Amino acid sequence: MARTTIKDIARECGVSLSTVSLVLNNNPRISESTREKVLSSVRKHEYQPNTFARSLASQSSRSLSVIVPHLNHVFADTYFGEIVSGIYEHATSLGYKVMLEMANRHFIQTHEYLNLLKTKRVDGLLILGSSVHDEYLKDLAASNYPYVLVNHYFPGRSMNYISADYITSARLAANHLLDHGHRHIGMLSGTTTNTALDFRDHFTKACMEGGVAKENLYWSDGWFTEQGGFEGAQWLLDRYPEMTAIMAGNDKMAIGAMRHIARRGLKVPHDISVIGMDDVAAAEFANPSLTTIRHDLYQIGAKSVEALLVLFRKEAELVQQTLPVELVVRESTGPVRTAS
Amino acid sequence: MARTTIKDIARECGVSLSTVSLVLNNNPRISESTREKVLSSVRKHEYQPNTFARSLASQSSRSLSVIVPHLNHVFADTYFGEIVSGIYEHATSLGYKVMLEMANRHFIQTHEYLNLLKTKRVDGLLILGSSVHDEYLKDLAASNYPYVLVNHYFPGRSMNYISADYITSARLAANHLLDHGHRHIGMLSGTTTNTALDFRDHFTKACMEGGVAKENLYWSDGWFTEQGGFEGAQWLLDRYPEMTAIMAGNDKMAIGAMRHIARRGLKVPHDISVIGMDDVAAAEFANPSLTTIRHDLYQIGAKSVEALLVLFRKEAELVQQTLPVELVVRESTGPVRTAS
DNA sequence: AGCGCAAGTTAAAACGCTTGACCCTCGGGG
DNA sequence: CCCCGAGGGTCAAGCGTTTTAACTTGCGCT
Repeated sequence: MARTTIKDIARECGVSLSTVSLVLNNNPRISESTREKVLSSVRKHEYQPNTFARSLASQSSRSLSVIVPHLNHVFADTYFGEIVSGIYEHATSLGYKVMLEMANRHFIQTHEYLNLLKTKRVDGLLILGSSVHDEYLKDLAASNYPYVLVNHYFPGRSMNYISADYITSARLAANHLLDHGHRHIGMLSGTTTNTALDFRDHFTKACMEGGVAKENLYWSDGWFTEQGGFEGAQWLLDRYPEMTAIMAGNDKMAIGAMRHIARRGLKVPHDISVIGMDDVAAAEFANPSLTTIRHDLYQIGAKSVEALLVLFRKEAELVQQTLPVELVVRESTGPVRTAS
Repeated sequence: MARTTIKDIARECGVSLSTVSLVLNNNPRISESTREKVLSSVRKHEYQPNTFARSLASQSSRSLSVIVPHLNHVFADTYFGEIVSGIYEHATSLGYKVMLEMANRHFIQTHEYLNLLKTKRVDGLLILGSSVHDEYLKDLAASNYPYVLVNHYFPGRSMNYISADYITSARLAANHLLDHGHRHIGMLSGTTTNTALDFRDHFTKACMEGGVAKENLYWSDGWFTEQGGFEGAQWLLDRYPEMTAIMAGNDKMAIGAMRHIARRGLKVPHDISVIGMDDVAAAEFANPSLTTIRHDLYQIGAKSVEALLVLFRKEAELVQQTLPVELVVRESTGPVRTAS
């Protein structure tokens, strides 16, 4: 039952503890012959160093924390799921462990996010789904510990981030709808993230440049969920029957909106065009399949890990990167309906 | 920069290290006055014990590992996501940390799953998405370490598990379709899990008891994904045009199947009824909304944590539990089409 | 006065590893 | 022939806790 420790290996090989440890850490001071002897004994016993002892002694854990927002069933959200997948797969391939944390009140009030770093329990933080109200992020920015905001940012503050290009997204979406002749457009989104706010501003701007009157742009605030999209679409359609297109802040909202439109007995895209954002797997299999702006969330996750490594290695003080996006045209958008 | 340790607290309070440690672990041997003194100092310094040191010394980590299968983008799968959410939220509310592991080749070949337990890096394992081919599970069953199979089982082997009731699910689904007059039914599922196999057997049995000829039951094997459902539906419809209903092994397959049916120019449920399983959020927002067998995945996750605790406390040798299911009727199923 | 005992506290040995300082041995240069 | 330095190893002091056995008191008995 007693686990084999570094001591057992040392005894078997007739060397000291230190030697074994040095071999395990690829220290070049050990001769090739000793190294081989130790390694073969390690293999023979399937020896695995004790992580706790290692971390305690070395004051570093070779692991990182993913901070997800405090939402119910948050791991069931494909948006976060895609990003976490990208993070997890990339980080583990680089030998980093991934820990999960949820940014609930306790986590924030006890400064757990700083404690994780101070106690060296993790080497860095990857923060998902932060909102404009997350004041605690200021402490992080000031702290000099490695962290990256994932698919979010704060204009004007110098914080590390990796994000999709929401500004180009806005232009692509707007132009696509304009090209189809839409001049009465609803927007369905939240106001809790800077990305959504940036998106709205640039979408509005692009629409107006394309000849849409400001009063023909309709806005509905809501949760980034199917339910939020459903209710938002209802609200907009009740008020603005002249509306011919809906731009949703993400694919889930778009799918919720389409559901409501179907319920109402209207057809997408014949009566109303719908465009989403992200291009999660569900977009392709929606009925009708969803036109959307593709954000490579998996890639965003992977790049965030990369950014963290840059910070670990002190190759940069600040990492800010915007990733390209792409319009994916499917069935849910089409020419504006003939005036009825 | 130097973190405050137990030593600092001890010095400040004029007591020994042991006393502080005992206070922190709620040992009743310490007097109320000393306890208060220590605790107030702890609060003052926002002292947090070092997890590594604690785990190393106590040989227990108050944490558990979730093992997910080695699939691409696995965290973006709402099936796993729901379960992980249930696990995470329940475990953290009980003071347990949750670690993520992926059952890839390295993980299995190096016996990492056993090492995690041997080195006490985690106290128990929660295994998701295991398949009939996962031979390594035998080692676990033999090992006497705490683990629970989540929503899977091996008939005949005495392994711990928590699972939805796939047998009742099968009867509910079959009877629902039979009630609507369906007598030519396709099944879309995988063959890699015992739950799916059990489901198939009992679905078949129920259908035959309901008067469906065996040769009018069609089977298509495939991945548990939208794409798998899409292709499976195509395969079935190409071969069996007389088919009027499709039972899918999960909601994602059902949604993929509906997508294919729409592509083919057919209507759900007018031409083909479709029923899914799980009742993930997407089921309600599909077009048409999906009739399905509800498995409370979140609850399954939470119960699995509960089961692990029972094993920790040695209150039972073996934990096997089957959770109730429910038919949720929505729009995707209806009476059989009139013969054409 | 002496004893036993309970309650409260502490000393010290782990836990398994890392790491900087130190030590030995040899070969070569002065 | 001695000294020096490089290469290869080892020593031992941590890292920050837990935990067991042992040590004080003070008190009530006899």
